[in-house]
Amino acid sequence: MDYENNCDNPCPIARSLAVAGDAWSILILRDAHAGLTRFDQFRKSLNIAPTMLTRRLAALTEEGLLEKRRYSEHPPREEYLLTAAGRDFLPVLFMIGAWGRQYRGEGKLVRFVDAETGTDIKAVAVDEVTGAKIGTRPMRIITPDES
Amino acid sequence: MDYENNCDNPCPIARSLAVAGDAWSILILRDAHAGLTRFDQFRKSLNIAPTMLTRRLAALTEEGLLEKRRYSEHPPREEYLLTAAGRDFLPVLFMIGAWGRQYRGEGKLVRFVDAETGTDIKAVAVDEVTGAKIGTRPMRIITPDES
DNA sequence: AGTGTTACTATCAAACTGATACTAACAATA
DNA sequence: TATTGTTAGTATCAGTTTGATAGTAACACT
Repeated sequence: MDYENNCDNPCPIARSLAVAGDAWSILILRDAHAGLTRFDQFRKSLNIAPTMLTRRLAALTEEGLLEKRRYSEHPPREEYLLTAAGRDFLPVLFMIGAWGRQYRGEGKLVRFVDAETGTDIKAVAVDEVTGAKIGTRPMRIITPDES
Repeated sequence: MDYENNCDNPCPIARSLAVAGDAWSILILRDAHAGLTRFDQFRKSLNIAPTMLTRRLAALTEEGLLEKRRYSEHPPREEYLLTAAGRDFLPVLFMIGAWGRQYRGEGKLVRFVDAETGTDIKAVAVDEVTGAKIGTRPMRIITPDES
């Protein structure tokens, strides 16, 4: 898709997609949030070819969403941990999941519950300023001027 | 990626990705939310090859996020409009954008402002039940049992 | 008749994906 | 000591997808 030029694309959505705009990357981040850290855990969970997994983990590491940490010297072994940027991807995952639950929710689904209250987490996006749900108020897009 | 089997994947995130898990689809939805409806508008905005655009628009239409409407009989011409499912994808777009603004926000960026208050929209994901921001409280993942 | 517009389709090389087999560096067991 | 197992990959390569370019269909306009 030619992601190189997206680093100076003025759209923040396009910039994010340049970093994690493919399904495997998003599923890896999902699994990382679920607690997986190791190559083989991801491979088995995702049923992904090892070549693909290597490439995606390397890309996410390079982009700063994961970091590689050696957890054993003998034999040398690495694991992948979420960075702050990776952890802050969680709201994206939740909104993607909320859409899927609403529009592709037939049959059995994984649920996410609040550990304390035990209630299902119902993720909604709101504007922190007005408090209104995203999409319920008219908005305007402001494009930065050239140069 | 073998999306066929994702329709019965119990993870709502995986199900969404089966529908719109690639960068082009997400950018098309972004542009549709910005008001674009026609083939050539998308093509010019995205700088996408017409073959790709045809395929993506057909897929999004088939999945029910866009609908094709004839806007001229002579000559026969179609446009693509967001459905309710497509409109409800907006929170996903905003959270993706919020991440990009936070972690890839150098230089000039497009801004989204509330049309009435004129303030920048700052999208955050919260749990509608507890009101807490997603990621600030411990959660538990509940996998449905087999069979 | 010639030019322009819109929404595509046809073709095909290049890039990417993914299945499979294999390797490195050990630990554990027989 | 030899064999088997574990973890984290790499090597290879066929098959699929992508994307650049050119062309088409159905008109309107001049």
